Amino acid sequence: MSVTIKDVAKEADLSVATVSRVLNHSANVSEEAVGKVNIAIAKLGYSPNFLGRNLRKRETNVILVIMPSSEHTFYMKIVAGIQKYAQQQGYDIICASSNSTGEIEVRQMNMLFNRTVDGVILLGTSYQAETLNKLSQHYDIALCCEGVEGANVLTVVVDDELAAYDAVKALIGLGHKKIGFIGANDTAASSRRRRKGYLRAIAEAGLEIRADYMSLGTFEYEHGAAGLEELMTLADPPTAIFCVSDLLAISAIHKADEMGITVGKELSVMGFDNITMCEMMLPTVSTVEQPCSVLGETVVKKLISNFGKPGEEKENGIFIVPHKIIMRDSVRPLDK
Amino acid sequence: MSVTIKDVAKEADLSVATVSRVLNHSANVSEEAVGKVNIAIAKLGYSPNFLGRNLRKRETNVILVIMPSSEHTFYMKIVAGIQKYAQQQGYDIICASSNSTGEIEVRQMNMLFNRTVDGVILLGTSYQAETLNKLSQHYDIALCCEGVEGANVLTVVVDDELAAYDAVKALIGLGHKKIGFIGANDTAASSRRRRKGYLRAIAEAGLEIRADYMSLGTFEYEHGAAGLEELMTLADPPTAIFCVSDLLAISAIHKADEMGITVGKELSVMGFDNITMCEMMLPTVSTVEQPCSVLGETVVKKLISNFGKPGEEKENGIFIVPHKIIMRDSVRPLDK
DNA sequence: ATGCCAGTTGTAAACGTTCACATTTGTCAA
DNA sequence: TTGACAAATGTGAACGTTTACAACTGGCAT
Repeated sequence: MSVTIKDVAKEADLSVATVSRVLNHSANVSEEAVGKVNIAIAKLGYSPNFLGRNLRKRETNVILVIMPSSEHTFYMKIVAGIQKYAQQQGYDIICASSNSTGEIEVRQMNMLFNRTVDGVILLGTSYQAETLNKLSQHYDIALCCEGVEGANVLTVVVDDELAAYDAVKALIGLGHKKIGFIGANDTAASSRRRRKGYLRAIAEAGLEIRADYMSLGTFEYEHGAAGLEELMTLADPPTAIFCVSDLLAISAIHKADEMGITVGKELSVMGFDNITMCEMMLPTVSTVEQPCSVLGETVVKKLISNFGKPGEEKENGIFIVPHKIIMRDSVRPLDK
Repeated sequence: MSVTIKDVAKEADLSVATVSRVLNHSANVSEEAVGKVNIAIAKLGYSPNFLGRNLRKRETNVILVIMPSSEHTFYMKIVAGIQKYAQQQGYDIICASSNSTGEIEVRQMNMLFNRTVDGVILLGTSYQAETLNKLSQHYDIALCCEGVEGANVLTVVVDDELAAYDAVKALIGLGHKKIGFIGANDTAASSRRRRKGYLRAIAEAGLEIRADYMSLGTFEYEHGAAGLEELMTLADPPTAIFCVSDLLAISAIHKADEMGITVGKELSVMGFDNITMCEMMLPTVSTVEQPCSVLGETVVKKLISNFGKPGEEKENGIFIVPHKIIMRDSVRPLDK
């Protein structure tokens, strides 16, 4: 059917070994042979079969990216960063979304065991630290965006605690004294750490820490609206709200509008991630930028450099990339 | 390193052929053998190597999806639909974004020639009909969302002309008589057909067709704002605008806000696609829904069923899936 | 002449599967 | 006892590569 290296060899009147050498740019092959092979390749329209090659080389040049289903637009930006660098290095990306229960995640991980892929990047995971540690002994694994406490696995993240601290401090700097928090519950490591940063900023400014100013739920869109309603129906509602994701912030802004509260005037709302939608919203939403491209590039770069190294030489640390506060229309100074 | 079928055979005290038979659930294998093999597999933690299997079977169970870079959130919904069905059938998806020039597209198509993937789904392409026809003789290719005129290739799309016609007719039904159009130029087949539908609805209602009410540019976000400004600074501006994509509509809504025009009151704006963002915007945006999930499922289903069939038996037609008009806050009846 | 080296090429064995075919075993009828 | 047949299993050749190793060339010093 398809034209193989054998056909090229026959056409060029050389052995398959020589053709292979030309293909792989190995040394010790004559100019003449290179010429003949290239002509034959062009004539036959040959393109090497990856299955044969990879089977022999015991590698596939494919990296699997698994993203949690919840919110695609943010993860896609990271995947884009991964892809850009990976492509350059001759790797391809398979991306899959797991559902929240983690069953699909398990199914996908089979590709690692299969050797269908050389490594995996998890943009959030339902695996425990212990499991990850075990896996990483035999396979190349990396976490991105969402670390797992106690996992000794290559991890690339922003400093969630510090980022949240900076964001809340910025709100305080604008005069806000009553600042609410909408986030997921503490089982999500990133949300927990962001809440920690929120608390530190509040405490440091000498403001009152109020349990009723914190709405802990999930990362789901709906929780943003629910949280906002909860906070804004208090007797003494906040004047600014920090949300652990842009999606929650947008949902909250919607609910506020519905309640007749104008965000960017009567109420300030801040998000986290800097998804594309932030600039498209009315009002545009203030947020903490995660440098998606950098996150993606960094994690894939380090993962690739781990390939083939014996376990003890692999880089397994946590790498922090810088965040950035971005102020837009959804946040305004408090006018007395 | 990894445990192979040979190890399992040794452990189970059987030949590799029998193990393979158990793995593939073939007939003519004793209960006893099945048991022994399963125990051995569990004990060794074996998982069959896909490279070996696929090399032998001359198939990979992987489908490549190529999407134009421009607008991810819409395409991701389609990919999700594809993935859902493909997964069920034991296929995996590789997704790649091409840039607008098409050079990456060419690079990615190599995976077809390589036999790295069994087939390709193009969510928009820069290939000419002729090229596609040639390719489809040797490989399994499908188009989704964006057809190519004259290409005799499996295509799954909504009826763009009719969908646009329906949308504009809905605006007319609400009393609008001055309706603008923001779209890409006619080289994009879908935009061209949508403009045709727009024109038909206008003509059929006996309204005036005005060249200055049509802003033809690109699918890029920026063109929405530019188009809106163009239309709304006319001496006699439209009261409603139909955009060929939600992104253009959102961009237009932004610009309107900036110009002090309230969309959903003074001006009605309608989009196309029904991306998630439509419901998140303020105002929520009216649109024509493309049934992403159905589009994805349909195209991958038909593609898979083409696999292995001789050329003349392959399904190569155009399949239309139904669209739906969704009215939200960005559109209001014209008050006299 | 002989040996040795470097440069180039070919041969054949892997890589981990599947599958056509051959072989073994057991059952039952003649 | 033999033969025929079915069921279960094994053997070995593919699939398309890469690569260790062997083999063949000249050229050049001995």
